[in-house]
Amino acid sequence: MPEETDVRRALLQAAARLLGEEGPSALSTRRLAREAGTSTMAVYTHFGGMPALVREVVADGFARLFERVAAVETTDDVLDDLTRVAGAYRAHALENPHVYAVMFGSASLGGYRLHDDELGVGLAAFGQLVDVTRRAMVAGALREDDPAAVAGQLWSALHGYVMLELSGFNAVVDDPERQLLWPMLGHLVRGLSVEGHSSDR
Amino acid sequence: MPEETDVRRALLQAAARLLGEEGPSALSTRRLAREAGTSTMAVYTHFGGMPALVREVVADGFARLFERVAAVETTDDVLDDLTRVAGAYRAHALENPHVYAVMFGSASLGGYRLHDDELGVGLAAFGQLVDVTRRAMVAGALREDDPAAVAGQLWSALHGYVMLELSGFNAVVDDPERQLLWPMLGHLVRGLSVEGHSSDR
DNA sequence: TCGTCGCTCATAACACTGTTATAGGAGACG
DNA sequence: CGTCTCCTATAACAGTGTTATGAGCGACGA
Repeated sequence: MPEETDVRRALLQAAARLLGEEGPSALSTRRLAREAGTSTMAVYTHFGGMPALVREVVADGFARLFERVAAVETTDDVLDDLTRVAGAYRAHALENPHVYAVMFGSASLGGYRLHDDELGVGLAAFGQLVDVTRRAMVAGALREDDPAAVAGQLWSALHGYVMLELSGFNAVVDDPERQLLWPMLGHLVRGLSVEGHSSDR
Repeated sequence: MPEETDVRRALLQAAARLLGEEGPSALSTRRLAREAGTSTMAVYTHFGGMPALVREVVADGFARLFERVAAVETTDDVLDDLTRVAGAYRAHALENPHVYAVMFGSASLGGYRLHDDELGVGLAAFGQLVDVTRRAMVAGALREDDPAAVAGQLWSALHGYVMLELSGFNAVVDDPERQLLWPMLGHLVRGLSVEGHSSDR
């Protein structure tokens, strides 16, 4: 855990702001140093290089997504909880499209690669979805099954829709949210509900 | 439609090879010119710049994905056709991870943005999935509904799983293919099948 | 109090990137 | 043969990440 100096925070804050406002191409050492009121060397003394700084921004992005989803209040209607969790997840991704894109593999373009640290933070955020899924199972809204597997299926579908929406491919229908996102999750939940009985394939 | 000179093809071929073997960071004008046996100017006379060249590579990536999926032979078991289509789609993505990543928004990192051309090619590939979906509906395997919407739901889920697999996040379970991909598609198909009767939400 | 050590930052340089201007060469056509 | 056009090689410019070098400055002990 790195200590929190002023320059460190200024750099991270500037990086997050630039990435959010102007996209990844605006993330350069000179630009970052200028915005933070220092020189390019600060990036190397505090982070060791540009990739490490981006990794911290990515980790922070996961943490923010974590908080955003955790802020969703839970009720006794677990299925409604699940849709509101999905809504919060999608809203956060659409509000921070560049950060979200960098989180999931896009960063591998700049030569950066997803490290174990961010993978861990991402898995922590995933744990929330596992909890919601498990609660839905004990409440009887979803069939008993491996909560991690079921949560992973929901996550895959949600993440896929969000990625297509960010790429502009949701234009395949007129009203993507009403024709793609919610029906997809609804059908998936129905397939995962107690009405069926077979688990595999 | 640009004419096909030798240098053009050599550049495109080198670009596709470098992107596939060493990733996007290997795509530079000097490197490209050296591999194609010419100078950097060829990139500008034939394409107008690096982004336009990448756009053509992306369009070619969609075309290859199109062919790969189109090569799946159709039987009278439409649901089995659908799983084989999904398998071919996933296999192609895993065999060309960098190209696939650049196709869907990752290219926005380098400053490139998805153009209408590639969006069109991508939508053409999507049309195949719409056809399979429509056939499944007339065969009675899927409930009658808007084929584009249903295909979009299947595509979202499949694309999301593939993206998570490429990012390494499928490690949330032990056997992702057997615990995530196929159960997810199976549950989604079940939710889309005739057994249910409500269409919205 | 004086040195010295360690950490941080500014400057400059190196090799690299995309891009552009310029000049040279090869082929087509009158 | 002249000219015109298209393509390309060279060189330059501004930008990138990174590294080496020194200068400053606070903390520590003699």
